[in-house]
Amino acid sequence: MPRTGMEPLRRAALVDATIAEVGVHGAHAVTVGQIARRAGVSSALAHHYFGGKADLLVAAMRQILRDLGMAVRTELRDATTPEARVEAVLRASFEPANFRPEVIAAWLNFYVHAQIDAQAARLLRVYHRRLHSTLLYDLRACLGPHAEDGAETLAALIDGIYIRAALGPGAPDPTEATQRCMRVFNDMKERLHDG
Amino acid sequence: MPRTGMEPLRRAALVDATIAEVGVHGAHAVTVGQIARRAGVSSALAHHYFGGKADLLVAAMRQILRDLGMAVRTELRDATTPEARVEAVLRASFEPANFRPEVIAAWLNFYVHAQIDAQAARLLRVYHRRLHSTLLYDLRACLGPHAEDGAETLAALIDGIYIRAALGPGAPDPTEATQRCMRVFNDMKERLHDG
Amino acid sequence: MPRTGMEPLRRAALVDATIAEVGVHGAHAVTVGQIARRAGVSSALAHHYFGGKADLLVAAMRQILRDLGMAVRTELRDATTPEARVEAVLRASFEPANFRPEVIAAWLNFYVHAQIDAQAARLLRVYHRRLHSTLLYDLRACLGPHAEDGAETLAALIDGIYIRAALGPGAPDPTEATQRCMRVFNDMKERLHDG
Amino acid sequence: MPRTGMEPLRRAALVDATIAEVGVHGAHAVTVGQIARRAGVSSALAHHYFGGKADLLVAAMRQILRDLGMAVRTELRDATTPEARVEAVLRASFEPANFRPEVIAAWLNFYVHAQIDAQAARLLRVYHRRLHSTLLYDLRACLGPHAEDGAETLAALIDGIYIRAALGPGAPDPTEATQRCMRVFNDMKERLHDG
DNA sequence: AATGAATGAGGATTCATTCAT
DNA sequence: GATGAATGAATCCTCATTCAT
Repeated sequence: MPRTGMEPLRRAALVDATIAEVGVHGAHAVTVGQIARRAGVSSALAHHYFGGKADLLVAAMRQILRDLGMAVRTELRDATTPEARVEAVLRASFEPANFRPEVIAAWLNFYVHAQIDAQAARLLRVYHRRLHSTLLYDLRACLGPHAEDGAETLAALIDGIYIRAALGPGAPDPTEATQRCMRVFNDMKERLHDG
Repeated sequence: MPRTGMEPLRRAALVDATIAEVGVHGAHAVTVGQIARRAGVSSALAHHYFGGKADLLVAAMRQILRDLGMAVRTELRDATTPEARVEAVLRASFEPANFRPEVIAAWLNFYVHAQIDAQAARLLRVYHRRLHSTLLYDLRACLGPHAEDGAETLAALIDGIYIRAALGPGAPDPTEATQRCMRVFNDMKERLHDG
Repeated sequence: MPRTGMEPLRRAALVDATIAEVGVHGAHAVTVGQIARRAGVSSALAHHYFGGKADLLVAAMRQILRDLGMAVRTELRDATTPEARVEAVLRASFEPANFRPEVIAAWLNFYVHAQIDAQAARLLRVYHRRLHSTLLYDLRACLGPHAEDGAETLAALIDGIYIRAALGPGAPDPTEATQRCMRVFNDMKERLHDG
Repeated sequence: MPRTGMEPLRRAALVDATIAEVGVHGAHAVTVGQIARRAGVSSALAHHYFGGKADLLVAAMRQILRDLGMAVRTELRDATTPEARVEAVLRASFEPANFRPEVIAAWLNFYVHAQIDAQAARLLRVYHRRLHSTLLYDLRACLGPHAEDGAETLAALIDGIYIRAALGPGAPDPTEATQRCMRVFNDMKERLHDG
């Protein structure tokens, strides 16, 4: 059965399985055995490829963050105005592919995991910084002096919507989430022009 | 040493210790032994009084939610106008006593724990509903048709600020957190009056 | 609450509770707490009076054996012929007061307990010897050379009926049990006279 | 060291060890660690293969009952007349391989265990029924209307001899046990012919 | 490449027992 | 006389991890 060239497939399967199982059981409660079983391999193989449970978790987290980052880049491709770019970032954040219950649940778990695991914390910080600078760049053009506050507020709002989606029973609505953020964004712009 | 009437004291000490230790290690990673040690008792006593780890966690969560609820009620006491009441809720949410790193960390952990533990989930839902209806009542007077959206947005923003505070290294700033929410709230009011 | 002269009552209540709880849970599975609760006292008192769980078990066993012994003596009082005396012993063994499911269950448990506990083993041996000599005395008159074998056989049969009663769902029938033994006894007598 | 195909060997070793240790310490007092140590494996492996202590006990009990059943079938093979078949069953019951102190002790413990564990109770009931129907079939030919009573009596006598063997210090005598039962059986036949 | 076999370490939980009051 | 308070010790069980094949 062991054929050559299986490694990338196994790795991907294990990372996917990790995200799914972490979403269901939580980062700490999940066992390597559960993950491996879902991936259709032995738990020994998971160790063989990733070194240990912690590394598996980090790999899964990195995957989620990478998917999110790619969604942002993709959405940004066709956006020209600052306003459109901000909306692109928001749409990407709530893109159906990422804004699924299981991914959201995993994401929340990794947030918690980052409190303990240094590598996970680093990963998260990097992502936060990148999101922040992306938002800040465009918000400067729209909000001027309020840009910094606006970026923080929008980022917090995104996370807040995520965390609440993690608890709700059904699948969350990407469009509504985006619009909620856009409303806050538009209000900010108004504030600038009026005040 | 064993004197009568120790039970309430021990229970309180254990709940406090649970919050602190969960904040440090996470709900799942923490051991009853760690909690008991911090409370200055044996792990057997923790089981004796609470029945088990799960019950201990729920008791701690209930404590946090109760503290939060009491802070809200206290702040609301002197607030008369709807605007003041909304601000009171926000101030209460970020009150220094609750908005401490360890409590925030515990709170985030309970959020995750609620994905698995039904009782924890129930507790959280109750709190969400109460916060929602409190906000909604006052927002109706300020935002009219936008009240519902406003309540959801503010609640998500609060949670988002909490979760980000959970990751940040230092202690978060309660005043800044309140003001950030108030700015969003004021923007919403403007939207209503201008549009 | 503590009045003087309670000791004998408490002791009796604890012994009764022990028999009942051992019957339900087994000698090893039962906890001192369960016994004490049923007796309406604290587990600390059980230790105070009996020294420990093992002593409590022995006391309960001794009680059962004493009840059995008393039943034998009572039944023997009115028996004159050897045959009547043998029947008296059998009737006593299956006397409704002792041949109750809970007592039987406790008895079986003590049998097992005697494999480990030396004191319990001694108690049982004493009882066995006494029963044997009682039976033997009367059987000599009926069975002559077969008396020894007859005593062993009847004793084993009694135990066998007990153990099977311990498993059966409902309450066993004392009369039927006695008759079953009597039939074997009568057969033995026939064997002597015919052979 | 880990070679493939060890599972059946380990399982057998663990079951044997369980019988032996239960015989020494009792079903409830024995620890998985003791059993595993005797089997030469870690306690974790015992759990891995059997799931838990209860399952291990049931497996051991099933083994004893299976051995007993096989002995009966083997002895029955060469028996032609009803009398010979009855004696075959008795001989099988006291066959040296099964009528060893440790097995007897384990057997008695399982009897007690069956009072608590439903699965163990079922196992025992099945065995009882099988023994009963086997005996009944042959006794009908010998005892006619007394067959039912005879089967019950012999079964109880067997159990009684077992339980007394469990307490006695030395190894019991299989031949004597069989003959004791046979005498009772012969007496019954006499009763039928004479009465 | 992949796994079955095996275990050490650790955690929740239970319980007999002790002690001060 | 009686108990609430408290714990140490022990047990079951889980799981990440290792290793020979």
